[in-house]
Amino acid sequence: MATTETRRRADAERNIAAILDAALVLFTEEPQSSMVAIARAAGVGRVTLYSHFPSREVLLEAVLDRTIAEAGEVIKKAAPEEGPATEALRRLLRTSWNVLDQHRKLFGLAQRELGPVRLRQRHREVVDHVEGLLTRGQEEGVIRTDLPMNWLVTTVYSLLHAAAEDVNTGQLKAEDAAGVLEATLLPAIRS
Amino acid sequence: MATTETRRRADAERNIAAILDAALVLFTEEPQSSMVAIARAAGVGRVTLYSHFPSREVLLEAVLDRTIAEAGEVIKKAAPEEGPATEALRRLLRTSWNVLDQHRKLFGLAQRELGPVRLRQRHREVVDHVEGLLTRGQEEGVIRTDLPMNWLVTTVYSLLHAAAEDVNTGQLKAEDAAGVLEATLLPAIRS
DNA sequence: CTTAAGTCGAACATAAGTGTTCGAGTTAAG
DNA sequence: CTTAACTCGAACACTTATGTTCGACTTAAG
Repeated sequence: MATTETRRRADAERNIAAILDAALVLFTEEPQSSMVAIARAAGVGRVTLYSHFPSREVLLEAVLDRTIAEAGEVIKKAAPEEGPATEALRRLLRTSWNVLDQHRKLFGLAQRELGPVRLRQRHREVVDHVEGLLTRGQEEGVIRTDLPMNWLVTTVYSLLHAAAEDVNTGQLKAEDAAGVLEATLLPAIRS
Repeated sequence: MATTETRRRADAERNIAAILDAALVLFTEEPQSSMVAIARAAGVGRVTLYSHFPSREVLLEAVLDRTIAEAGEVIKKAAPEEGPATEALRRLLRTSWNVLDQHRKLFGLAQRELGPVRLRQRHREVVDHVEGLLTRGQEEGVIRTDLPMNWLVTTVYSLLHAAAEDVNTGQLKAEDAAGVLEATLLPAIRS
């Protein structure tokens, strides 16, 4: 999976990783970050940045791709298909609130900057896990059915985001986030 | 209150209103809207726009000021200090989710564009109403006390925002918003 | 009807971002 | 050690946004 095309030199590989890391941070905490800022944060020259990612669009897509993949991994590890739905949701929240929030922010940015559609397919793969879990919960009778499924998913993401936001403004300790989130979200969506 | 300084001509007054209206819409639905776009949307020349609001900053502050004032009015009308806290919160949600969301978006924008502090004072006036209401609810024993007050306020705003967002992407009908919001929020924050 | 207030397009200056090219210098890999 | 891959600063072209100035035109107010 790593060596697809022409083999890259090790330092190039390293720089690409550094760029993606920096871009993820900057894009999520300051969406309008410039290419200059990203290059600087990655400890890399502007030209180098452009040589790997010929445009801001491409870079954003790459970051998004990577985050979606990562989110996929993390979600898979939480095994949302196993055990009682409520338990599975708890596991998911506990391990994934961070990644899911990054995913959400990047997707918002991409939608604004790259136009509406584009990566909806990839995005779906992530959201569907949450939606699938909630649907399963409904079938088990533990998740409420009096509201649109759509809204339930929104509620999950929304509170997820709120918790993540409170964490990085220092209003909430990171280790408390999952607990607080759980305590608020579960009563909101269970039947 | 209207005739404070030198008296303005009627057409000027009209244009100022049109500009503020347009700016509110554009700022909330596309934060990075340019002055050109705002002028065009207000049906006004660029020069006229600048003659009333010498800079983007000033315009943003004016819009924010106006929205805060408006939010204040709407909140006051919902009489959050009267009756049982739960009832008062219901009234508040029903009449104010719209304005409160505008307020939230604008404040976020202002914080990003005008630096961190600035209008925190004015902002407080609005948030305090919600916080006061929740505190009263806690005293009455109907609002949970096991989570930070800070977080409860965040939860209210967060779901408010989610509902407003779903409304203007067409995923939720405006007339259903208050009901859905209520049905989700109340279980999340009551004891 | 007179006039002061207001409008507006055109043109300008400035700044910041994007993306490209060039050429010289480094560095990994065989 | 040789070479191809890679890095990087400097300079350039281009675009978009912000504000300003000028002068002619329009309109509300007395």
